[in-house]
Parts: sequence; structure tokens; C-alpha cells
Amino acid sequence: MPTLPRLAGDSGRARPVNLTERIYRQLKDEIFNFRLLPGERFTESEIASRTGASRTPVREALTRLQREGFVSVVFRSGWQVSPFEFAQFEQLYDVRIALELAAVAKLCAGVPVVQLDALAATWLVDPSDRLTDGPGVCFLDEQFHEHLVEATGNLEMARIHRDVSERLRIVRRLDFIQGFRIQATYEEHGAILQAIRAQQADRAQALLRLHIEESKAEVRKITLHSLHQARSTQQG
Amino acid sequence: MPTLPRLAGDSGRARPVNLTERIYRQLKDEIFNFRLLPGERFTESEIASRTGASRTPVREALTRLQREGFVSVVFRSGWQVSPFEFAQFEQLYDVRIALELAAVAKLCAGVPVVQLDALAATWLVDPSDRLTDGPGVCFLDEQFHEHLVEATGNLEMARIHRDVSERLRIVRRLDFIQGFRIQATYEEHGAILQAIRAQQADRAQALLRLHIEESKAEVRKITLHSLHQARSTQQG
DNA sequence: GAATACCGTCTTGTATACAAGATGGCATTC
DNA sequence: GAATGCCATCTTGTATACAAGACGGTATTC
Repeated sequence: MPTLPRLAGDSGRARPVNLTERIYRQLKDEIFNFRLLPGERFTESEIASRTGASRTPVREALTRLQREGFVSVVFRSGWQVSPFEFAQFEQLYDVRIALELAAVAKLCAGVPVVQLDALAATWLVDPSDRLTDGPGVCFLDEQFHEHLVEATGNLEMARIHRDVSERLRIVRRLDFIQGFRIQATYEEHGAILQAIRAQQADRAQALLRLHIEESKAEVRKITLHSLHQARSTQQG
Repeated sequence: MPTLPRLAGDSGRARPVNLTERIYRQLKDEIFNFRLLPGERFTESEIASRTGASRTPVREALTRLQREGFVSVVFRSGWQVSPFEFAQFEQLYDVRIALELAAVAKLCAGVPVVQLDALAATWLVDPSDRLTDGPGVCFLDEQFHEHLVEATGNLEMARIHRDVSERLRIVRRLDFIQGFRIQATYEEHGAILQAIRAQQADRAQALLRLHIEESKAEVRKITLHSLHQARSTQQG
């Protein structure tokens, strides 16, 4: 069992009763932890024997991962982990911006502020109480943005936003492993929360947009070298 | 080219080579045409014998429809077409608003206007040249909004927007069958296009938001009575 | 007559068998 | 030696078989 149990996995509250679900999560974990590398090829039988299941639930799990963009299949020629498409990542960042700006606008329009107390307790803390490990802050950062959307009460938007964020997680982890963005993340999240609490919609939106654009710009700098570096870190 | 080629089906450029895809489309068609009613229950074997296939591709098609929200499964107790959830529809409308407002902002920021010529040719026409049949205008309306997002070049946003629109299609058809919104749709689409061409971002966004909110308000009025009415229309 | 326990049927979840064809290595030929 | 054609192997797509349990009807009991 790794030290960071569900950093890469799903939120994991539902019991993984059926094989399809279990295999789905395992494969996604392996992709996020770079045990399956982007571009790597594999077959259904291979996964089946590795997970101890038959091809049927493996296929169902792979089909789902395919719909979500993590893997792709070549007709009668095997599967592969989707290679990095940085243009795609940037487009997904823009989707996040659109959704989160709408969420913040709604929050500033007068949602009970108590919804945001949990976020404030995490991000509006004394600098000495801040987390310092990259993966940990990366996880909290993703939760911050997810909660912003959830707090609006629009569960459909939250679901879509979560899928998009999950798709971006693999590169954002590379970002945070560097550690440069940790302090800035605390500052920016705090400022955003304060603007929302003050119902300053324009300011909150501007801050949020800048914050996400920063992250988007970081991803642009990522090279495949950092990917291999991260892989050796994960497996060490 | 038929006048209303694929109103209910998928965009349908890929050949339906495999059974899973064919069954997927057939089931979605049946749901959109109210041959499978919301809340109706059915089994995998039933679909299998009806489509002449085995349970395997049927299951794959159903799993996909489930992920997209059209059907749901009860453990060892069969499947059912997702019942209407009007709260969910309203949330999906808000997602559309968020995405399309972002798209329009980008379009006004200086995308080559030629991208929008096809839309203008459809919507900026003399009133005597306008279509008058509800389903036809409903189809064109969906395409209008889809093209707005596609024109930005953000294919990920376009994909998400298309999924959302498809989820809303079943109620929007009920809306347009009434016929009340046809003339207004032409007026509003025309005004939006002209605002975009004039790069009046604020005006274009305001018009678009109003336009979608109108549609959203119409859906709120829909009753299950109109559903049965529509069903008899489709099957007559 | 009403309630309950039992049992057969039917359901999905999973494993396995079969089919069609893509792929790569190897032998053959020029 | 290089190119080409053939064949065994391996791949996914599909069909079928099997397993565990949910559900409803029926018989039994009070």
C-alpha cells in the first residue's frame, strides 16, 4: 500500500464490488502513477491475466477508460495508453475556466457562505500550517476547484468538471512535483475565497482565471523528461 | 441530401461496422423517438433478441448509454430508461450557458469570421425562406449552438457541449413540437450572429444567455402529457 | 382468510469459446 | 542481398455457458 492512498485513485467511497469497477480503478491508478506510460501498448489478455479476471470485465473497464480519453484501441491490434496531447490539455483547461467562472459568478450571487467554510479552513491558514509536499497540495488543489463547482449545487456541472479535472490530473501532478507552485497556490486560493466571501464577482473571476491560466502555462513547460523523472519518483 | 437527415441519430459519419455501435445508435434512436419511454424497463436478453445480436454487444451499448445518462441498471433486476429529471435538465442548460458564453467571448475576440458564414446562411435569411416545421428547426437550432462552440477550435469543449446538448435533445424536441419558439429562434439566432460579427462581446453574450434561458423556461413547462402526445405523433 | 416460507424463474455479472482479420517473421525468389 | 509472398500467431469482436442472487408466485400454516 502506497503512502498516499487515494491521491491518484477515485474518491473511493463506493465499494468496489464488481470486477469491472475494480479493474477500472486499478488501470487508472497505473496510468496516473506512470506504471503504464503514455503511448504504451498492451492487450486485453495481458490485463486479464495480470488482474486475475477474464477478458469480459477487462473490456468493460477499458471501454470506459476509452470513453474518458485515457486509452484507445486499434482494431484487432491492441490497446494503448493515450499519448500526451498538450493541445488537448490546454483546451481542457479552457473548459475548466468556463465552468469555474460560471460557478464563481453563481456563488457570488448569494449562496450561503457556510458552503465555503471547509475550503477556508484548508486554504486560509497561517503560512506555518501549510502543507509542503507537492502531491498533497496537488490533491488539495484539485479538491478546491471541485468544491467550488459543487458548492453551486449544479451536480451535472460538477460531474463534468470532475471528469475534466481528472483528465488533467496526470499533467498537473508533474507540475506540482516541481514544487514551485505550492506557495503561490495557497496565496491565490486564499485571495479567491476572500473575494467570493465579499461577493466581488468580477474580482473573484479575474483571480480565478489568472490562477488557472498560471497552471495552464506551467503545463506548457512540461517535457517528457519530467515525465520519466516523475515515474522513477513514483516507483522508488 | 434529405431535408431532415439525422434528426435523432448521431452525427453519423463513421460507418456502423460493429454491432455495439449499431445497437447503441438504435437504442438511442428509440429513446429519442419515445419508442422506449422514460421509466420503461427492459432486459439485456430482450434487446439482444430484438436486435438479433448476443448479449455482449448489447451490454456494451447499454453501458455506454448508462455512462451518458440515458439508461440505468438495477443489480440483477434489469434496466430502465432514465426517467425525466427536470432539475437535471435545468442544470445541463446552465452548463450549456457557461460553455457557450465562453465560446462567444472567444469568437468576439477575433476569430476569422468566415467560420460563421455557414451559420449566417441558415439563420440570416428572409422570413419567407425560413423553415416552419418544429423538428427541423429543432435540429438546426442544436446545430447552431454546436457550431458556435466548434468555431472556437476547442474540440474538447465542443465534445462536452455536444454530449450535453444530446442529453437535452429529448426535451427540446417536445419544446419545438409545439411550434411556438420557431420564429423567435430565427430572430434570436440572427441577432446573436450579428453581434458576434460586430465583435460586441457583451451584447452577444447577453443575447445568447437570454436565448438559452428562454429555452430552459420552455422546458420547465413541459408536462408528461406532451410526452405522450409527442409519442403518438412520432409513431403515427 | 391472511401471513409466511419456499422454490422456480429470471436477471445481471463473469468466464470461456469461436470467428475474422491484422501483423510480423520466415522462407523463397530474383 | 533485397524484396515479396505466405503462414502461424495474436488481436479484438461476438456468441455462448455458467454463477449468484433478486423476485414473484404458490403452497402451507396459523
